[in-house]
Amino acid sequence: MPELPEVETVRRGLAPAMEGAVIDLAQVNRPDLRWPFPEQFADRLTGRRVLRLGRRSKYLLAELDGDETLIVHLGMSGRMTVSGDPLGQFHHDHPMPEKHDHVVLNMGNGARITFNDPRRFGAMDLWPSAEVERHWLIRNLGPEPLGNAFSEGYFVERLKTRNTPMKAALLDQRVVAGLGNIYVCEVLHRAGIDPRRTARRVSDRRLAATVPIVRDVLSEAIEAGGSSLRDYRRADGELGYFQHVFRVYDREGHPCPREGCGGTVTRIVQSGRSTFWCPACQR
DNA sequence: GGTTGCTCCTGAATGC
DNA sequence: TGCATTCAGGAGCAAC
Repeated sequence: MPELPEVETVRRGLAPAMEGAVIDLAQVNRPDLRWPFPEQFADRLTGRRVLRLGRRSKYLLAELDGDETLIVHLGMSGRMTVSGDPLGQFHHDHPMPEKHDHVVLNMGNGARITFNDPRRFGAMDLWPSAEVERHWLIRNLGPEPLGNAFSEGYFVERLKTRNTPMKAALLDQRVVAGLGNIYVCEVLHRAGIDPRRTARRVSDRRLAATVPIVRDVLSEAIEAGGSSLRDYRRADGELGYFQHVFRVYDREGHPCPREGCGGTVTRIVQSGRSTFWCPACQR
């Protein structure tokens, strides 16, 4: 699942092929993803130059000339890959559209950017660049977890009265923007917090201690993505998700990785989603 | 207003 | 073997 580290990894992979390049031809192969594409979508993309490829939470933001920004969300199964030969580093070309290739951007530098999303939970929109922070998908997002606004003081104040399980609180994009199911499980394990515990029943001290853990988990995952990106040239043109080694996620029945714990990773379901955690060391 | 559950979708995994 | 059912999950939204 693309969470913040995966989106950042994709951004770093796409940036060299997109920034400064012109979209010679945009191919839009269906009317919608999760929501309809904007009016005249292909026409409004074609001919635009990508000034900068940024990111807000799990959203990619391709700032175009003409004062519009392409907003992209990968949803659950969305991928954005580079093919073609923009910088002389890719060995294979993939000229034929494959199943679920919904949007293809043919760049003037020879790169082809393909958005493929089997489940179509992804989204794209075009929005005035100066107004992106007010876009309906962006405006309610909480602070960036790797930014200064996500402070210990902010987090404690935000959660100390909330009567919701810690799992749900960390998944709430209004609290902190970018965590998904996988990294919430990893954060709570590292923090030693029972995912079922109500936020307001977690001490201020433990809430505060969670903030640097969020930063660490995400930073390490981005770092791991970067290392897998370096292998990309040998990896047959696939620019997608790195394989991160998770300590608890999807490891039901394995021994708890915490040194000396001796517990067993357990799966429960919270608000319809799997939570992996260790009942022995998460309290 | 806070919280919970429903919903979109397809492919992989499971069940009979 | 093959068909039908279940499940996974991001996040907006309706319904308590």
